Amino acid sequence: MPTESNLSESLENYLEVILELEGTQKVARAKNIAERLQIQPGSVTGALKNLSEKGYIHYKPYSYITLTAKGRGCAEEITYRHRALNNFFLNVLQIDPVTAQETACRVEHAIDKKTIDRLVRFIEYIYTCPRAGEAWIQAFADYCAAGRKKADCHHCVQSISIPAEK
Amino acid sequence: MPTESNLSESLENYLEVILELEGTQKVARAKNIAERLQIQPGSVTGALKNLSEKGYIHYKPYSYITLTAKGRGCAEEITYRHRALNNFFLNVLQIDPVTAQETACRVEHAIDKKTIDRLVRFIEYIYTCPRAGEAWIQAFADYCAAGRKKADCHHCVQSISIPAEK
DNA sequence: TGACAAGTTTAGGTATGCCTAACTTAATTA
DNA sequence: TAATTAAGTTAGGCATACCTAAACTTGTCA
Repeated sequence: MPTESNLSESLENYLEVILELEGTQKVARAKNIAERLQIQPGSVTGALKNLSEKGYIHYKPYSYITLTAKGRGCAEEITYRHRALNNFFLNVLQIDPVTAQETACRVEHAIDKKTIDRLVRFIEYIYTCPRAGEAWIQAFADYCAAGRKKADCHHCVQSISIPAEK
Repeated sequence: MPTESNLSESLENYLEVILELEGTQKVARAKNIAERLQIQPGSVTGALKNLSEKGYIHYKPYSYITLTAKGRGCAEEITYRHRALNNFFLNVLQIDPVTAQETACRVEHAIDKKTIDRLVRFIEYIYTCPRAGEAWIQAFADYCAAGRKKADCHHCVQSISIPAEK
């Protein structure tokens, strides 16, 4: 319902964690999934059966878990959304790392690919456009910190440098 | 669990709709709430009892529904989040109006006040800073539209005008 | 090889949040 | 005022998603 995968927020989280575990531990095990999601091991089995029936994972009782091609694609999609959001919260809005992560984790299930792609483009644009860039983001931080202190806009605009064409 | 209200996403939506109905129809009625949330009238009663027990609404069976002070505050908070997100999706990212609304409606339950306030500040900053502004947002649209056509950055930077001090 | 420990599954329970269908209340109209 | 009708409630059901506790596999080590 929320986005393009037909998966619930909960099942999307399982896929995301399984992909991560495949990366860090070689294989995903129920115990690790439970730890990562902060739920009890007994709750994992049902979800795994569900994901298996839907064709997202290879699942055999008492064995380790791996993603199918379909599951991998979906998990990468979710991870992509997560990273884009985290990047935006952390580096553009300059939210603290913990909140940025937690918020990305919740929002990633509520936002479709089209919108995420636009957000990615927007971040890219900020870092590419001479009128914006890191200095401009830093100025945003100052703007947030300073209550109403007026900025020296003339000087700021003068300082813009345009990179040579490549 | 998701944000500062202790309400589920579902209950937050009820409050938001009740506030809206109080504005447009003077009072909120179960039927209108059901229509607005696209659920069956029978599903509404339980939620209203729940909100009433938690002190968010005044509720008497077979009568209209009004927000308590607490409920109103909470509903306004949610509406504020919704509007900020819609504004960002629509006017900054330039997502189509329908998607912008729908996405705001889902994301509003997943994002805390601190982060929303930062987003509001950011939008404000974009419209205030001479280096950004509407022209800059328009240039973002062009950047998205044009695959890789290179922009005339020199001309663009030259065109920045700094409003007179007030 | 057999027993143990760790990990996994099963079974039964809770809470949320929706559904439908039958029933009750309130308001309107004849 | 009685009958009709619209609105609202109740009751029972279903799906998701978590919990706990008990039972079951599996691999390892004495």
